Order: sequence, then C-alpha cells, then structure tokens
Amino acid sequence: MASKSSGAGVDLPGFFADLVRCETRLYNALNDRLRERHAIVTSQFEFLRYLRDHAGARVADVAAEFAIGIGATSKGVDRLEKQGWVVRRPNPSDRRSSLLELTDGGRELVGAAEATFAETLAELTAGALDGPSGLAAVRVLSELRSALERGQVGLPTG
Amino acid sequence: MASKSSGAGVDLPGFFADLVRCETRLYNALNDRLRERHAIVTSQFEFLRYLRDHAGARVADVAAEFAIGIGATSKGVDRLEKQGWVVRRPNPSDRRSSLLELTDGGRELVGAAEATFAETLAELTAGALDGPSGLAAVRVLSELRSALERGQVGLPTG
DNA sequence: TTGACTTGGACGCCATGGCATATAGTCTGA
DNA sequence: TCAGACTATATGCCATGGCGTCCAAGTCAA
Repeated sequence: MASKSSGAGVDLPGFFADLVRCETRLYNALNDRLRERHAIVTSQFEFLRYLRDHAGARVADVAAEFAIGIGATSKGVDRLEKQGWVVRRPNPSDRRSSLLELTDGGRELVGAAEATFAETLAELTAGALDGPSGLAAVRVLSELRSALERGQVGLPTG
Repeated sequence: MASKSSGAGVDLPGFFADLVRCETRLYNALNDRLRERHAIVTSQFEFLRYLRDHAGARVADVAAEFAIGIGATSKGVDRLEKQGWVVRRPNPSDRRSSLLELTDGGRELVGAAEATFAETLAELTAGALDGPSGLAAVRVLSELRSALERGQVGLPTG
C-alpha cells in the first residue's frame, strides 16, 4: 500500500530522479567524448545543430528552444562566434536583433560531431531502448516534452 | 529512409533531446516552486532527501549518487551546513571523512518540501505518465539508469 | 511628430560546478 | 616502524548560467 490505492499510479518522484540521473550521466559521458574528439561540449553541439537546422534564428529563438535565459544564450553564441563557427548577420527587418548562421567551419564541425554523438549515444544506451517498451518510453517522453512546451513550463525569467 | 532499415530502431538523438528538455523544464519549474515556498532549490532538496534516507553517508557517497564531483558536493554540503540543516560528525572509524546527518530542522524542511515537490510534479506531468505506456516509460528509464550506474558511465573526474 | 510602452539582446554580479591541487589520515611492505 | 602509496575531503581558479539592468529600436496612438 504505497501512495496510490489502485495499481495505476506512477512514482513521480522516482521517475524524476531517474530522469535527472540519466540526463546527468549521459551528458557527462557525451561531454567527455565530444571534448576529446572535437573540442566542444554537448551544449555547444546542441546549439550548432539547432542553428544548422534553423538558419536565421535569433538569440531569443535559441533561448526558447533550450529553455535557458537570453543572457546565457547570448554569451554562448559569443563563444561560438569567437571560435568562428557562427556569425551574427544584421536582421534586415528588425535592427534590434541579429540573424544567426553557421559558417562553413561550423557546418563541417557539426557534421563530424553528429556522427560522434550518435555513435556514443548508441554505445551508452546499448539496447536499453529497444523493443516495444523502449519505443513506448521514447514516445511518452516526446509527448511530455510537447506538453511542457505547450504549457510554457519551466522557462527562466532572464 | 531514415537511419534504420527495419522499423525497430529508436531515434536516439531525438530521445536524448527530449530527455534533456524535459529535465530542464521540470527542474526549472520545481526550482521556482521550492524556492518560493521553502527557500531551497531542487538540488538542495535532493541532497536533503538523500541524507534523510541514508543517514551517516559521506561526501563521496553523495557525489556518487548524483554523479557530480566531490568538490562540488563538499561545497553543497557546506551550504546546507551553514543553514543549519546538516551536520558533519567525525567518523569514528576513519578520521579523514565525516558522517553527514540531518538536523531536526533539516528533517522538518525535507518533509515539508517533499509534499511541495510531489504535488508540483503531479501538476506538471498531469497525466502524461498514466496508463500502460507511462508505466512502461518509467520502467525503461529506471532500467537505463541502473545500466548507466552499473557501467559507471558519466562520472566526473573531480 | 512625439511620448509611453514593448521588445531584443548585451552586460555585470553572483552562485554553482568542474578540475587541479593541497593536506591529513590510512595502509602496506620492507 | 617508517617511507611511500593511496584515499577522503577541502579549497582555489575558472567557465558557465540565472537574473537584474540598461539601451537601442520598434510599435502605437493621438
């Protein structure tokens, strides 16, 4: 007789703990691999991949995608720009903002890093997501993400 | 045709992105709520809950549980100690280390925060994990976590 | 036009984590 | 029993993120 009387309940705190622990460990392991092979970390890889797939995005678009603050995003873009992987182009239709684009070097980097990323992730999860349960889990998480985004849950103020 | 030829494959990069996005948003939202009601953040709640459930743990035990560095853990415990929620008692069988314990105030705090935590999590996930798919997802994530822990994946060096 | 309000984003301060190093305590084998 | 290796943790430096603040630019209305 745990918290729920009929068997249908989920242990939400336990689920959250598992979620955070998986995220931490996968993130750490991916960081190690990406750093050693491409001299970037996972957050940078994710920025670069987003910018490749959404050319002309603004800083605010990147911030919204990753649910982090605008200031932090601006600083992250600064670092990518300093490395020559991203450029800020003036936005012709709104001079307050810039449009972000990958350079050729950035595009090359993200392509190479993407291979490392996928390969490492496959090693790390090693079949844990195969089979019908795995597919269901992936789908559930995707739906939870969509629900959180629809509800604007957990956006930082900055 | 996508990456896998037969339909059995999972989009691992997509799964990872969903995992990180869910974690970020839930973490942010829980931070907001815990901060306003109890003046702590989620990481502190998790430390306190772990110490309540593992009285006499050492700094290294906490670090291993959360897959973070020992230095960071030591500093986190410093902050909890400074607030009067945790004490370091000398370890009688090894004077290099301390045994960590909650104070009465710490125990009271973690109890109150636990109610807020569970309630907020229930609001935020609002049924997204109900039903057989939800249960399967929770189980899969728990197994992935176990596998990562068994493999010592993603432990920081520090 | 002009003045009030909004929006995009850069910047500074502070908190926190990683990582390298320092230090004290413990153990092991001549 | 003592030197050297190992272990637990503390501490300092640096990178990064949150959050508040500032300012340029845009919008709107009269």
